[in-house]
Amino acid sequence: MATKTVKSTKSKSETKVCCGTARDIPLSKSDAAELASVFAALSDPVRLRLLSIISSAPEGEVCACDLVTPIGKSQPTVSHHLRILFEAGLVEREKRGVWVWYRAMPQRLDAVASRLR
Amino acid sequence: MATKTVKSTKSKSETKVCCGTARDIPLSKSDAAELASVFAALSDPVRLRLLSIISSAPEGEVCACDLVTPIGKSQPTVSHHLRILFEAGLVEREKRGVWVWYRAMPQRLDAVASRLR
DNA sequence: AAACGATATTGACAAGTATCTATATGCTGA
DNA sequence: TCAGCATATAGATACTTGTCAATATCGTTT
Repeated sequence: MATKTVKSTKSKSETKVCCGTARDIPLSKSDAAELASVFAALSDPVRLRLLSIISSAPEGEVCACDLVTPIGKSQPTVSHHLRILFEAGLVEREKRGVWVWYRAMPQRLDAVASRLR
Repeated sequence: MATKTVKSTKSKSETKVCCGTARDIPLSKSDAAELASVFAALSDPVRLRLLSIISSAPEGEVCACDLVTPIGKSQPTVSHHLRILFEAGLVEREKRGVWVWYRAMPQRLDAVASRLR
């Protein structure tokens, strides 16, 4: 272990021996990959702003057509970001006629937030 | 607004008029960029596993030399990931002699987690 | 049916990133 | 001072990603 104290040597400020046996990693590879993919979805400013609009909508939902202009990106770009948010489970969508309405999924955000500790 | 009801037209299942005036975005551009950069630091499985090791260390800190082997990546790669965690404010580091010790910064994680709502 | 409009998909390109090998830096002990 | 080790940096490369223009898809309306 990294914290085993040197016994046969005296050195300044209680130096420890380093580079010991491997401890196992709390977070599994697959859990890490899954978590990382959610954070990846959150790692773009445009997507965070989209999420903030959708989450704060008084009616609980926002039409995609109301997102393009304020975000200031092209329609395909906004569509692309919305898809990533959707596939990460951060928003849900419902097609009604020609329009697509987006709703936030707060329980998902809570789940991610709680895993940060 | 996206929710203004059509008056002069009758259509199935209470359709709403769409594509109205822009509402302003709750999350500013600079705030979004800042938040996104933290999530970017969290968006890699290797970094999440490093964080999990560091956060769960019984002594509160871990020597960098104890991270390379369990993670299973080259030493420069681990060093690179640790730097990114450090620059995101997610860990702090202290050089003691030849070794560098890493500690988690839970208040930073809490701050990020609380902004997810 | 045909035209129109909202959204999604495709293809292309520039920029960013994870990884490695090789090398540099810097501390420690002989 | 020199050798040895822990960590960091540099350079290269393959892969991913954000963006846009062009186009496709699919309701709606005339």
